[in-house]
Order: sequence, then C-alpha cells, then structure tokens
Amino acid sequence: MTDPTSKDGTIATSLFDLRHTFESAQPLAFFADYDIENNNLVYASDGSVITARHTGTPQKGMLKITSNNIGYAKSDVTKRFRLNEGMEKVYEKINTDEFMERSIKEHLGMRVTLNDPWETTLCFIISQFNNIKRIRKITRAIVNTYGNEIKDDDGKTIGMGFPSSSDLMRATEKELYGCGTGFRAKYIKSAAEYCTNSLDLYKLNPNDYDKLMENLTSIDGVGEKVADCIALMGYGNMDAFPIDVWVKRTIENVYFKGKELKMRYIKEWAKERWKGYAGYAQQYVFWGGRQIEDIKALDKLRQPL
DNA sequence: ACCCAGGCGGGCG
DNA sequence: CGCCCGCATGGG
Repeated sequence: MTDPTSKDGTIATSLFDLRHTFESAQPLAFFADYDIENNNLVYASDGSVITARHTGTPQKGMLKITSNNIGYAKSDVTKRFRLNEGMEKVYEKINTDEFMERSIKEHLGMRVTLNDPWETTLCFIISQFNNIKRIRKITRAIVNTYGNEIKDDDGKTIGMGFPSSSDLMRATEKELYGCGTGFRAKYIKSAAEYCTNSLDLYKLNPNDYDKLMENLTSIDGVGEKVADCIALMGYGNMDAFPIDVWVKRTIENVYFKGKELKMRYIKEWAKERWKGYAGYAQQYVFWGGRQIEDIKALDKLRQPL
C-alpha cells in the first residue's frame, strides 16, 4: 500500500540507462535538466515537477522519483521512458550486424522516449537545419518566456511547464525571433495556431503511420523528417525512421560503401531490415553514428553487400 | 574566415 | 513528380 501523502517513490528498471537516453538528443534533452554527476533528471510535465535519479547498472537499476504529484510522476516516467517495454526483444530485432551490436553495447539501456505530441512537434520544428546545443538554447528560451509557472502547495514556484500551443499563440513572430528561432519563427507561430484551432494532435491515431504522417506534415514547417520524429517520439510509432544528415551518412557509409542514396530508398530499406522496430533501430544508428567522431572510422564497420 | 547543423517550402523543369 | 535553392544563427 502506497502512502498517498508520500512525495517520493521508486521504480525498478532493467535494460535502462538514463544518461544515454537523456543525452541522445531526444525532446527531454531540449528542455529538461540533467545532472550527470548524480545521474539526476528534473523535468516538468502537465503541472508536475518530476525528479528522477537513476542508480545501479543499465542491466538492473532503480529510479528514485520525487514530485509534487508522485502518482502522476511515476506513471509519466514509466510511460516516457517506455519502462514496460521488453528490451530483450527490441535488441534481438535490431542487433542485425556489427555496427548495431557496437552501438547497443556502447549505449545499453538507451530508450526511445515517448513525449507529449505538441512538445515533440515544437522541439523538432526548432531542430530543423540546426545543431543540438542551439536547439536546447532556443527551446529553453521559449519555455522560460511562454511556459507556465508550476507552484507547490505553499505557492512557491518550483518549475516551468512547457507552453501549450494556445499558450504560444500570444507570442508574436518578432518575439519568437527574439528567442533565437531565426527563420523558424513563422513556422512556430503558424503551428501554434494550426494545432490550437484546426488539428487536434491529441486525437490522432498513433498506430496509423500513413495517416499520422499526412496529418503531421500538414503543419507548416513540418516535413517528412520532422514528422517522422514526432511520429516516433511523440506517438511511439515504430514504423517511423527519421533520416537526418547523421543517419543518412551513417547508413550510407556502414551499409553501402559510402554510396549516396535517396531518402526514400533508405527508409524502405530500414523498414524491411528492422521490421516493426525501425524507430528503435534509428536511435541506435543516429547516436552510434554520431559517437564515431571520425566518420571514416565507419569504414571498419562496413557490411558486405 | 569557413563549414556545418536531428530540413523545409517554394519554384522550376 | 524530382531537383535545387535560399534560409537565420551560432557552435566548432
């Protein structure tokens, strides 16, 4: 029996690693705080401030959760990190070759996160033609400017909630520009209005990939790559296979001797290779490829065709 | 100074 | 359709 007045709790984890998950450029990394020394994450979700500290090993560990709403916090952490997912099965499916084996080994327990659809949409609109450090900077500026203060029972502010699409409607394009968004300001403005008035992101069917993509790409500033990211990290659709410059380069170098390929071809190839688990595979391709600083080191991992 | 970044929309052939 | 171009900004 859990004490309803309790402010903390624990979740047992297996094949989970908070650090790799946080660091691998997923939405949480753009707006949450993470203390690497203590392996401690702090983020806001739906009016709650959630602290999650991971101890133990990637194989068997524990998350210590603290929050102003512990019940919600535990369920949100479980959902967001897909802690109920059987990773043995995932690894069995995506460990298809030497490169994947290495990426899995180096990032054991890295999860594909499942985030709020609007959060994910905004994060990845910001991400386009941009680098990770600046994505973080811009996202944080927007959260701090337009987010909602979260207060504890004593009325003290304990965090900033992510602004909803209607929250962002009060921002002018010029103000968004001031947050450092650059040419994306008009997309953000348009997306905020569209997702408030025309497209209800919370009513889309996560399992219908084609329909999901059709709806998401109808948002101004959301093309195929960003829509794939939203489908994957905002809806948990594992048919999504976002191809950014890193994934493209890595796939071409590891599996095709550096030959340049069309995005369409890579997507079909990946869906076939990692059937039903392409989304998970993508995160290990992306982050595994990025960790090899000298892209030429990929030569050693090239697969026979 | 230079090149690059979890790409996109618009315009042209 | 496919291809090509410009694009704001700051990190390395």
